[in-house]
Amino acid sequence: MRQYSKLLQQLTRKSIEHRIASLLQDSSTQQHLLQVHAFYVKTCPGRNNFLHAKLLSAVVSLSPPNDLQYARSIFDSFSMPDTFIWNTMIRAYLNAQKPRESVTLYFQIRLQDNVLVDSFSLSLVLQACARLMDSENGQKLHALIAKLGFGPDVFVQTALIEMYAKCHCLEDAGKVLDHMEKPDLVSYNVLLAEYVRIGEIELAHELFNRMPERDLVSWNTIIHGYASLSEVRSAPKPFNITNEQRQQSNEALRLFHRMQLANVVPDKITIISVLSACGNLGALGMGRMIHEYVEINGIEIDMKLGTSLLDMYAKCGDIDSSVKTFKNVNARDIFTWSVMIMGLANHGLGELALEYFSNMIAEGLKPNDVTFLGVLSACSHIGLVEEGWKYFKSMTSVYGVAPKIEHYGCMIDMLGRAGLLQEARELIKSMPFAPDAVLWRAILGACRIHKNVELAEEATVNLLELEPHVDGNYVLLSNIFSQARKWDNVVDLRRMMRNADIHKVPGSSSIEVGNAVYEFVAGDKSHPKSDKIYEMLDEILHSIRCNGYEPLTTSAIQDFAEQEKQNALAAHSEKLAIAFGLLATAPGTPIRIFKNLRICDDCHLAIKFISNLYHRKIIIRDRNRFHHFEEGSCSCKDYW
DNA sequence: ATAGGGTTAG
Repeated sequence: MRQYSKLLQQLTRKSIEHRIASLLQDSSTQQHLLQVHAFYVKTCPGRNNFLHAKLLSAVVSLSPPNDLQYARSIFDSFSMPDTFIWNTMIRAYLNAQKPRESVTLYFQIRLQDNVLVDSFSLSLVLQACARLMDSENGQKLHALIAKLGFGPDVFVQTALIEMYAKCHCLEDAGKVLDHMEKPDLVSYNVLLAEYVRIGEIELAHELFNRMPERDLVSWNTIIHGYASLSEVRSAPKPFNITNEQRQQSNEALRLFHRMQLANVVPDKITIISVLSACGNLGALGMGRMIHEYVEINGIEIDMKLGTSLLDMYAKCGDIDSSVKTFKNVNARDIFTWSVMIMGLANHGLGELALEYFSNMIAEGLKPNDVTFLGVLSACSHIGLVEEGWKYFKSMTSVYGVAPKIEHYGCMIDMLGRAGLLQEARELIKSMPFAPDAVLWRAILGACRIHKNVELAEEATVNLLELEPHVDGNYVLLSNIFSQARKWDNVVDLRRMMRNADIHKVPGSSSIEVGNAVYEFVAGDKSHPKSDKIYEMLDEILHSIRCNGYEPLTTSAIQDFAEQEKQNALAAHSEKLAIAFGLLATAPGTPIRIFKNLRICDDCHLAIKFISNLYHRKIIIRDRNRFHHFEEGSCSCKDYW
């Protein structure tokens, strides 16, 4: 009888434990979990490390990010945690972005008498050291690993590679990989990803080429490396992309091609990187093909893919498709909205951008600093000064977003272009940042439009002090002087440039026809059909003159005779690209041009006439924004 | 258990 009762007791306990285990498995909210925890404490007074560990895992996985207090209290209630339990807690801290705690906990294991670290503990603590860039502890661990005999463990070795790479000990990272007996593909991929992350794209490519094999992750990593405008070496600036960055985006597309030749099937992540390369290059044709690929292969357009698609369309000048994609995407977060707002702003659709902003707020999303860059540049592009001030002030007072110098940049541009130069100057004085070159350039640009010599002088001095080697600054100044017919100053500037060995980056315009991109610089004669293009250009210029176009020779920077100035203007790269576009595309097709510098006044005027006379939409992305020319007018309403 | 993805002033 007594035995029976004991058995019954045991059975009851087993069944309760079983019940708790399954309740833990099913817990999907913290609320629910708390109830199970209470039930567990009440019904299972005895110690059961297995069940207790399950509870800890459940609590960890349901903990809010960065808050591990509850998990920690459970961890602390173990009387004798085993290695697995220690590791669980170390991993929890790592995932909660608290690597410091992971390291502390690891060293506590080492103080325990009855617990040994295993390969899990070691790779976890190495990852923590990596995030902390703690190469000192990392190196000590490396020595200990050898001593404890974990040398051949692939996971530990891979963690060592990551640790060294993140600590910028690239040689050591490479050495670990080279000395591995049987290096895992993952070990290569880790090093590859780290090279990419720190902007060592050449090292990454070299490693990629000599890897014994490459999987989808390897391809995605290297393609991402080339597609993303490296944040390490220069700030991301899709609209005034450097030549080097353009070559890198082209390389991303080449690698994408190679990947398909290697029979590796691209996934969502590949597509996102490739779309970003398309956006950088303005390669609309390629971007559309990728979109088709997504549709044909039934790849789900999730939030991130949707965001990158609509970003691609906006950056390639097809704002209608961008908005369409935005409306079709199944979920939108602050990225999706910010990208859309920025896209609309860049296309001069400021009112719509502001409408989107208020819809976003109505949906309960919290704007961030990037969102406000979109909102403020929307205001500055269309000259909405009062609105701009309102949004700028609301950043701190309503949304708790601290304005950065970029936001002041938008404001100063907005005020300057609206002619409120004094107000712009006051804002520079009152802001909590030292003004950068961008701000002075914005002021200088405004001085050019509004002919304010006094402020121009101050801006010039400051600009040349901050950026004495940037060719564009001299060009801008030279434009201002020639507009004012101060030829002596123009000559001085040219001498300064010569002495400092500064060369003007030539303006270039590119156009996509068929599957190829054609690039023109001013006076370009390199195209095989160059004769035909110039013939077309002559015809165009003649026709628009008959319709009232007068060359705006103030756009010519040099002190030439009138006729020479006109000739120089006539062969501007955007005009050549348009002449080619009119020849090479069917009547009625929109012409899309990408220019590396800002469009000049004369070209802007000429293109208005061309769009009218030839009944073509002409869309130009310059280094600042889009211009949509149609039936004789431009979407910027000549405000740029 | 280790690896890869979307925004950024002028």
